Amino acid sequence: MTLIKQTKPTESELEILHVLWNNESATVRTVHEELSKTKDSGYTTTLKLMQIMFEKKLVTRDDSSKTHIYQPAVTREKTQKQFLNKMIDTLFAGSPANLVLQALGGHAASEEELEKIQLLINDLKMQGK
Amino acid sequence: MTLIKQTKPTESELEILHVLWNNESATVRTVHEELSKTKDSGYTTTLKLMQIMFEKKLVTRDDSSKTHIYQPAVTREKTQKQFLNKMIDTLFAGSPANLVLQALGGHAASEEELEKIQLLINDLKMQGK
DNA sequence: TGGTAATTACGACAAAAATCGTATTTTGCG
DNA sequence: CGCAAAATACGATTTTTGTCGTAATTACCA
Repeated sequence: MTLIKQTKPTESELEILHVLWNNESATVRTVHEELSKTKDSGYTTTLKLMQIMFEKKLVTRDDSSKTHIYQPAVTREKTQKQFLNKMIDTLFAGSPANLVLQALGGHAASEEELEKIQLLINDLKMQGK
Repeated sequence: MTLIKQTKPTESELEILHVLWNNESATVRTVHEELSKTKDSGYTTTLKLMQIMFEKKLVTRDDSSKTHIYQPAVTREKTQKQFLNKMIDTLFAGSPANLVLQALGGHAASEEELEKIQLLINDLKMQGK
């Protein structure tokens, strides 16, 4: 089995992936429109970035018609893991629980979400026995 | 009240801060020795990075003697928040609980740590009432 | 005191990431 | 068909980050 190390997306690439994940798939125009809400760079910049991402295999695209349609080629989950790992290493002294505490402490979470977490923790404690 | 936007440390800067946080303070030599365990770049590279970090006010230093002694100028907690916020935004669809679930799911946590989290969650649920 | 080992200062360069201008292509429609 | 609008392709440039060589400085001690 040969596994290919997934290249870590850059900051901007992450923003683009974010849009793609939320929409399943999208055109450059759609992505750019979305990004424009929070940053101001030109259309061709977004285009170029997405082309580079295609070369890096971070996205796939359907170019059968003039307007290409892009899809994420990496899952949100895989990417999340990738970044969490790095963060836990260099920022949370290797302790995932530290990260969790900080995340819960600093941000509001709904009742339901808290319950979900509790359930997971119970599961984990069971396994540990 | 004028607050100055703290610049976000780069990857390499984070590694250096990591060492400083773990040691309270450290010389360039110490930091470099530590980094050498996992990467191989020259001594002057580490030096230069730390000098730049000084200009950016990410670290302070005592240069009263020949060998400068560096200290972190940003706290681990602030920096953690900074990165968590960005991650939650672009990677976890705005849901901190998502991040928590992913973090707990993917990584082992000790029994005690799990309990700490449970306690925190109970607190949070209380506050929500 | 003078030499040397360790350190900092500084500038230049390389690599990676982001930005954009312009040319080319495609497609639909009058 | 032929033109205009919208999209892609592509190259060049800028900015940011990381790297290092070399010169200048400092402090110690033989």
